[in-house]
Amino acid sequence: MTDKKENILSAALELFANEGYNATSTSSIAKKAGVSEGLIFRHFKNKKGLLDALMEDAEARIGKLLAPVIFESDPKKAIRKIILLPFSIDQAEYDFWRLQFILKWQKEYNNPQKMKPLVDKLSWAFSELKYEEPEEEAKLLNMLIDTISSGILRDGLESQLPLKSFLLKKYGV
Amino acid sequence: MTDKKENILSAALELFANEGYNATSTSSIAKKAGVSEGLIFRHFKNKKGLLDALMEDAEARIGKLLAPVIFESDPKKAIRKIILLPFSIDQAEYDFWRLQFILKWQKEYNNPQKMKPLVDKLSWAFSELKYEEPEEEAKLLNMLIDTISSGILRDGLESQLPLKSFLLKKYGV
DNA sequence: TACCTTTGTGAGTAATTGCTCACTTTTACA
DNA sequence: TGTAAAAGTGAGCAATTACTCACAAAGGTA
Repeated sequence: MTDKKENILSAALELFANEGYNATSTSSIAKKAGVSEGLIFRHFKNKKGLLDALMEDAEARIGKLLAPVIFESDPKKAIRKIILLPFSIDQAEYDFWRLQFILKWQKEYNNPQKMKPLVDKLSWAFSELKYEEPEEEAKLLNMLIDTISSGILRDGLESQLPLKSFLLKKYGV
Repeated sequence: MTDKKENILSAALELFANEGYNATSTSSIAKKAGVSEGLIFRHFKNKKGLLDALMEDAEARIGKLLAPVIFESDPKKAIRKIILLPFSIDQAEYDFWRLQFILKWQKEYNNPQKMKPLVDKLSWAFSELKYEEPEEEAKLLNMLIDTISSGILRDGLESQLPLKSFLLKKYGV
């Protein structure tokens, strides 16, 4: 991938994540990327295609994030790792995750199944630990992870920090 | 308030909530409201002013929703009522609440304090029930309410229904 | 060197945007 | 009833939009 194509992608990510997709013009992307506007349409079919390219990365990134959790064979450790997940998001990836959360509200990109592997793992862990309703417990904790993540992305890491130790204690992990 | 002004407001609400603020043109609002485009700007300073008018309703509606919960003097009943809150949202108000959630991702409208009274009430309830860390418990349950609400607004009531009885059981209310 | 493909430019386009304004119609009330 | 204010219209505006296209540079291969 050429330098300029990468510039376009990262400029688009930053703008989409902070201003919103519709509020971001292709001309502003070109300007921020230091590139002529025409080049955007040489590399991508249209503005939507640019967004799609960004979202294709998503699956890979999500997989990468979940891998160390999925392969944890100790249930308690798995739960602990999952709780710690949102607190370990790299600042450099905030824009990427913000975009994920924003797009949830657009029918086309709303996919509740995206975090299925995580819920399954939690379900397994709670089952191992003899919880009465492991699947519901898993859904619940997954929801908490979700809200904590969006809280961090919107209001900063510190805003959610107090919940970290509280959650670990609550689940005894 | 005139009929046509109300038409404009409800058309704008529907479009903002489903297409997004930036993706909604004033001409599409006028068309849906059955009104000339110029009238929008007679009643509202500009497009942004129209959104602001919609959001002013918000505080009143939130107050109305929370009132029966805030004045509940029995802690268990209070928690129960709060858990049931998202499941009792009137279908006719879905657009309104969708807009609230979408705008959370826009710095200007993101106000984490909006649900403060609810968290305070929960905090009080958990304190009455001798929970060890009532404030953190309150934050947590409030988060769950939040995620359940957005789940209902995005994927429908049924998608979250299984959690209703589970949560009531879990908190023993 | 010569030749083709890829990468890059920027002026140009038709359509749409939010908004104004001169004007007409309706409403309220002395 | 007369009149002023409020409500309503729609053509028109400058600016911006996503996107195209003819063309130029750069890069690779023989």
